[in-house]
Amino acid sequence: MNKPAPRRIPAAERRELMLDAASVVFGERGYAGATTDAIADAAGVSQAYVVRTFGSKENLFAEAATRAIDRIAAVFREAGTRSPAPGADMQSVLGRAYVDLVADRGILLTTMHLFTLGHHPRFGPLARTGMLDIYRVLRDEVGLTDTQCEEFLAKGMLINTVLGLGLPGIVDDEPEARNLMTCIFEDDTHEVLSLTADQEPFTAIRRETRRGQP
Amino acid sequence: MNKPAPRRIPAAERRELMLDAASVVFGERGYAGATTDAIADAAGVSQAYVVRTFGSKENLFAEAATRAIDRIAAVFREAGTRSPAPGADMQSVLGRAYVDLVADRGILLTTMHLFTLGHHPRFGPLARTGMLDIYRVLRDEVGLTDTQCEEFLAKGMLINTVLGLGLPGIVDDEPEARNLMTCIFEDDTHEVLSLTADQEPFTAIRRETRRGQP
DNA sequence: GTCTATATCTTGATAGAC
DNA sequence: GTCTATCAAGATATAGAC
Repeated sequence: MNKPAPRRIPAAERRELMLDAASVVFGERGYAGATTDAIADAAGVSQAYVVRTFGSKENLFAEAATRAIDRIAAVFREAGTRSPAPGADMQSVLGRAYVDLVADRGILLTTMHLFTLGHHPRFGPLARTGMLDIYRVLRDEVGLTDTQCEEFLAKGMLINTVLGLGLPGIVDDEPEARNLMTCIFEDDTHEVLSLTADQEPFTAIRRETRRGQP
Repeated sequence: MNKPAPRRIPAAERRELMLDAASVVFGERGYAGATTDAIADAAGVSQAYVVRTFGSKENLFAEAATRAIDRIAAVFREAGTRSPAPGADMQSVLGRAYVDLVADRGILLTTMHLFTLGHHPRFGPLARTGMLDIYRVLRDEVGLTDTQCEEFLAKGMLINTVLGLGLPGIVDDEPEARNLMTCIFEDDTHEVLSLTADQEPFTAIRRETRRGQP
């Protein structure tokens, strides 16, 4: 009935927990919309401890966003080396990789939010180099042509967008939504829908005075 | 040195001015990141008057976002009817239309921010129906195939993203950025770059006590 | 290491003057 | 119609106990 099992967790691991929570919450609400309180809640620690650990909300977002970009770049890089045949059906190999990324929605959505922050003095540069990093991985390491890069990036942005929209959540009510999803994901539609099945229509906005049950 | 010319403007027109300002500011900072104060500043009115006019920041965003979606749908619809030959090069006709939309960046960026609000109780539904509306216009009124819709929407999301990133602002410093821009906009690159030339690296975050010069 | 206060600042919204 | 002044709530960050 009290603290839900205060088991001893090494600080490093708890730090990771907080980063994971940050990824989810920032992915849902964006940088400005997210609160350190909601992140703390999701990580099961106090709000003060989140801030204390990362120094500031700004630092926390920078770290979460950097991690997200790095993760995406790594997944593409690895997918690129996995298939021996360069060119040919490389697009679909990368497509698979992208679908896998959907499993951790936070990564994709945090990145998309980062990409909307071009105006920000600190995150703007981070966002631009992040996009260019991914572009370079696709072109120089995976070996896509410029046109292929553009098409792949475009599709990626559309996927991020429909995830942010929560389109998977309404396929049962809106036939058009299912239609569009199918058109985007084709054979992977079913898998993507099950990967995002946990997505509630929207996470209820918390309104407790602060911390825990009222 | 005082009020910068308090010329008499009809309230209806001033309301439009506020909506335009809202489009720009929401486009730059998103719903949560924008303040009614910044919008008021951009419109040249008092913060209280903005809230008074629209009832709440939430209402203001709903109206600005709805306007943006309607505008985009209208532009596509009109572009679709302009060219007599259906199919064929319809894609490039729409491409032109999209480039024209870039001229009013606020429309595109506010829409993109709307699309990140899937979790929001009020804006989530608005965002989803907005996307589906545009999809239906492309498919049912313009006559694109499902595949063409998907490609066009994807490219649109990529364009929105690079605009939000502020990629046009760094083409002179980062060759890769110019490369990517060229790859996306091809023949229209030059035009797009001049349309976005006014885009400062980022709008300085205002830090006055409140209102006007300190 | 991690939590419980709490100081401080930002910001949306309201009241009331002009 | 539009502004000035102000309130109340929310949120980040800090201090200090345990």
